[in-house]
Amino acid sequence: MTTAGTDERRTDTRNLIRAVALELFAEQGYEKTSLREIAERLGVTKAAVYYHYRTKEEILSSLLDEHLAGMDAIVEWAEAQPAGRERRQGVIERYSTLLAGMSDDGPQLIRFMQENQTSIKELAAGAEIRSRFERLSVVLVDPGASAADQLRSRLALIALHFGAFALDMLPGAPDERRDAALEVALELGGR
Amino acid sequence: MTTAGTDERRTDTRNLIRAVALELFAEQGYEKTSLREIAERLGVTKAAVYYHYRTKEEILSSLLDEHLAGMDAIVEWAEAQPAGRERRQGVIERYSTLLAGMSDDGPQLIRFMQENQTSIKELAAGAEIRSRFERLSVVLVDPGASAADQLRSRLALIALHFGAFALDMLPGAPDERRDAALEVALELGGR
DNA sequence: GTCTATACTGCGATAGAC
DNA sequence: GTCTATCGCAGTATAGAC
Repeated sequence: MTTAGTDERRTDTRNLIRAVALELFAEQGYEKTSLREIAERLGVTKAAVYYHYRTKEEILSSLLDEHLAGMDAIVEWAEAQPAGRERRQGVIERYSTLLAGMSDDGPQLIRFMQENQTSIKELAAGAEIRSRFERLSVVLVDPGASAADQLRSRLALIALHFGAFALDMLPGAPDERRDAALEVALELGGR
Repeated sequence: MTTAGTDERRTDTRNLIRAVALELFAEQGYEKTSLREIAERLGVTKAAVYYHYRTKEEILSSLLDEHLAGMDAIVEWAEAQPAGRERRQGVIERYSTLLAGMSDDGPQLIRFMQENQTSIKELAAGAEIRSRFERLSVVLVDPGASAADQLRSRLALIALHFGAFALDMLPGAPDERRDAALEVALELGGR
């Protein structure tokens, strides 16, 4: 649960910062994007940004937090199921649905996570996200699975990510790509 | 072929810089790694590093160049073959062999490329690498292939990368992982 | 509560001494 | 071949205007 919601503020600078930051982070990466660049796009100073978010990392955390909650729900469901094919299929289908239901900037966020793993890795919020992926991966691998099967499971999640953000690389409308990605992911991890 | 080789220099600082830089780039990312950090590990100053490489980007370029030549050979071979299953299999097998035959730091370089795509994207050497991947992907997709098949082809290359660098994530000895990755890649792109 | 002005440290990079 | 000195810009931080 975030501090936003029914929160009534006099300006929407806080949300504008999030939107601009996500766009720039996805385009040019986290480290390469400066607070001055974000501030200039909004016509304010660096310090104004610093008022709403105490650090640059906190901006990114607030973006990642949205996705965290969705992943938590899937991990919790999965860990209450018995291991096996049905659980693997359920995880893949639920994760596909989560990606499909994200906000308009969802694809940008997923692309950012996929392409900036090293930047994210050392951040607190990044560690949270990574632990969810780790648990999703564990739940997608039955005990004693081969190296090939473990690889297939991890690729299944990556396939879903590609379907969510690879607008230019793959043909078809967004939901066609999503269906294709789900098909490939199930074939990798749902057998 | 690089400018090194028979090049006899009074110190091996140049090669030491490459080794330390790759290690730090792979661990903490390109942007987060400072020239001062590299210099301090070697007991010299920042400016001494600047004597050997005119920019930070040039250090990274010199690392990526090794892999570029290997990819060029595969792309050239592929573009001289008729499209079809055999060509796809040949590309996957050759790329697997290329990854297996890289130097000791090969895994670090592949991991770096896989996890720092955004950092690399805007660099000159990064654009070169990306164009090779683009051509490899084209050659792995027969005309009129579905979105699912295009996705499978891209995942095949990613599978090989995982097998090359995912030391902690997957079980088994290095060549077992490589064989498992090749198996999955062929099943994705070689049907 | 929202923002500007200002300053501090460390970054990549350059010029020039030795 | 390596150094010192310096530059402009980065993220961070505080004081205070409104």
